[in-house]
Amino acid sequence: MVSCVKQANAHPVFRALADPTRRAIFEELTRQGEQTVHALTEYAGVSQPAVSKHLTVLKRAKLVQHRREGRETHYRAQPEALAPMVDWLNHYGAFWRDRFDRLEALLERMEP
Amino acid sequence: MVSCVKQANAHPVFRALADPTRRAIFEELTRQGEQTVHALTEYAGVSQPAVSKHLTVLKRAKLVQHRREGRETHYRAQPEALAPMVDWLNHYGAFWRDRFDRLEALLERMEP
DNA sequence: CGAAACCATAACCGTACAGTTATGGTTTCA
DNA sequence: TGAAACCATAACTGTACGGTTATGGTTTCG
Repeated sequence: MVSCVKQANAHPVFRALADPTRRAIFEELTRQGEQTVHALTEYAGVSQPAVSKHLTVLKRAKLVQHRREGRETHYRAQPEALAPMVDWLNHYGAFWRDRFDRLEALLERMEP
Repeated sequence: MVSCVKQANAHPVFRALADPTRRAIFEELTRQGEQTVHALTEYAGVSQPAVSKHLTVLKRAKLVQHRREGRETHYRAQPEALAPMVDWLNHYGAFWRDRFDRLEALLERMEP
C-alpha cells in the first residue's frame, strides 16, 4: 500500500543531509565502511570537534551508528535511516511515483 | 549504467528541501497543482514576502516554475528536479541500491 | 607512572537564514 | 483615473548553525 502519511521523523534526515560536509561524511562511510573519527577528520578537512558535532547530528537522524573500541570510536552508515526520505520522494515526487509503485509491485512478487 | 558521479546540482535541491515551510509549499503544489502566491501564503501561515523568498529558493533548485497571468503569479511544482536527490539515494543509499538497480533494469525492458 | 593518542563537550564567533515590516511596481476594475 | 489587489524586493532583526580553539576524560603504551 505504499508508504503512508505523517512522518515527522523525515525532518532530521532532510536537515542532516542538507550540509555538504555531513553528506560527504555519510558518503565516505557508505563507500569505505566503518571509520574512526580520526580517519573521518582527515577526510573531511575540518577540525575534529567539527566532525564530532556532524556525527552527532547524523546520529540523531539515525543515519550513523557508533561502536567504541578502546580509545577510538568507529562510525558506520545506517542507510536504512534514509527510508523516510525515500518515502517522501515516493509520496511527493509525482514524476517518480509511477516508477516507485511499479517497483513496489515488482518486489512483492520477487521476494514474498 | 546507473546515475554517475559528480552532481554539484544536487546541493540546491537538498538545501531547498531542508526547510519545513519550503517542503510544505512544494508538497502543496504537488497535491493541489498550480497555485498563486496569495493562495500559498494563506496555506503556509507566514507572511507573503516570506513565501516569495521561499519560492525563489525553490525556483533556483528548479523545483518550481512560475507563470505570470495579469497581476498574479502562478507557481507549479516541477518534480523532475528531484532527480539529483533520487540519483544520490541511488548512489549512496546502499540499502536501496539493489532495489533501484532492479528498477532501472525493469524499466528499460518496460519502456524501450 | 607519565606522556601521548583519541574523542567529546564547552565556550566562543561570524555568518547565513528565516522571519518580519516597509515600499514600490503592475494590473484590475469600479 | 484612482483605489485596491497582487507580488517582489529592500531593509532590518534574532537566532540557528558551522566553524574554530580550549579543555577534560579514557585508553594505550614506553
